[in-house]
Amino acid sequence: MKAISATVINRLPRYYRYLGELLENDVIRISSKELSEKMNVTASQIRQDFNNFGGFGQQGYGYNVSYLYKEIGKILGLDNNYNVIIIGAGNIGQALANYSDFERRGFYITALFDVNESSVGKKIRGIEVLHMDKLEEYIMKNNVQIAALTIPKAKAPQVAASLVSFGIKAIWNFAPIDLHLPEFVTVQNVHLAESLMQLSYNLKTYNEKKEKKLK
Amino acid sequence: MKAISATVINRLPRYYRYLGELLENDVIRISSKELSEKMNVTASQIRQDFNNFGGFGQQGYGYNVSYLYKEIGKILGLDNNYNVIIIGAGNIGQALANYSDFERRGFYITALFDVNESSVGKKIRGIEVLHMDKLEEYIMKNNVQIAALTIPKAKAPQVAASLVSFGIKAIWNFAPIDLHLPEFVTVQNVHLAESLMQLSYNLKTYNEKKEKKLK
DNA sequence: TAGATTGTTAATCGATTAACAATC
DNA sequence: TAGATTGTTAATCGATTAACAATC
Repeated sequence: MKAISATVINRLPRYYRYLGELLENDVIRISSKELSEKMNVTASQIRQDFNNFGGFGQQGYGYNVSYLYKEIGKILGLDNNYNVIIIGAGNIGQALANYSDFERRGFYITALFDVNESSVGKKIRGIEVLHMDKLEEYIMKNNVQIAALTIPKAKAPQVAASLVSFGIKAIWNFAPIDLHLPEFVTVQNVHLAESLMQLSYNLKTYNEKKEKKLK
Repeated sequence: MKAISATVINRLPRYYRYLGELLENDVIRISSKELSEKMNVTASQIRQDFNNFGGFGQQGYGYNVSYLYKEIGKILGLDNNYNVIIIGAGNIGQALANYSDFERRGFYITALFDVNESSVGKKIRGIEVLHMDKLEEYIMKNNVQIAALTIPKAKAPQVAASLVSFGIKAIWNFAPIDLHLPEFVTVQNVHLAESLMQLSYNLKTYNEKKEKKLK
């Protein structure tokens, strides 16, 4: 099986979200055309995307919403449960810990870690903040594969390397830096400042367009 | 001037970040080749990207780091200051309010809004939480163009529509839903759950590859 | 069977990379 | 001037869209 391109993968969670909503509204079946109108993409793209993984539909009928939803869930690995730890019990770390919705998708946040003595021992939504000293032992004992990294960028490379050496396989990186890790480690970046800059560009570009028209 | 493609814009903040780091390290000039090695992209792409906005370099010399940094900043609109409000003083809203780094880029968070009486009146890093009743008046009086939306998805569409009617031009949307707003409104989504699913896919795909090898 | 809609091939479009003339 | 490196054109690659035969 040849690798699926990242552009396709990036679209899957959005399909999953729309299908979940259809399911909540008791929609049984949907055609690529109907879905394309809801999602504002082409029907052709939808069919191409799904056919990367084999056909999920039926000619003349369309797609069974419940079946398609589950299949995409499987592709994304949402039929598994994962233990997730959060490195850095600062604002973002705590916000993530408080967000209980991830559990619905199989991501269980089981602990936070921090070097700051004053936050160690605290509990966030029942999840304990442990000292970084305990990191290695905890990862080993609890079969943790995923770590969210919410620490300042200066410390991120070194801590990321430690995580990998302790057995972490995927890092959800919130630090504004590119991590250089072995190729078998998955890194998913969330760069909020960069997202805000993109917003800024679009805002500025629209404002300029408007000014031109006024002249 | 023809519109610049979104793929190019999405790369600009990353260039900006690398150039900022070079600047901190007192690097005066850099060639597309050197930068390409640092950033792990092709030199050709770097030159193509920059030339969308006119030439910033000089044959035989390369690019002046400080000049290029400032120019990209201008393109991204970082030479302006913006007032930003946060709608929803929950975990993510508070985390954003606490993140003082946005100010360095010209984004000043000046207020949070919430319907929850118990959080109204609180201060986060000195920034007051106001009641949603005050929203319209506040936006009008304080020339607010950008709002971060950190409320549950059920309320997001209606609140977003209000924001636009009060004069907001750009929404930084953290709610897991697609907002349907007039085309002159910029929407920048941060869908954390979808980011985590992409991570999950990559983790799963690597694990499967490994299993195959073992057999 | 007739109608609908997929799965899939072919055509188009856009983005990336390569190549090199221009020029500092 | 010689060497370096950009700016830019041309070639390639990949992603999207269109079209339609297969089939439920």
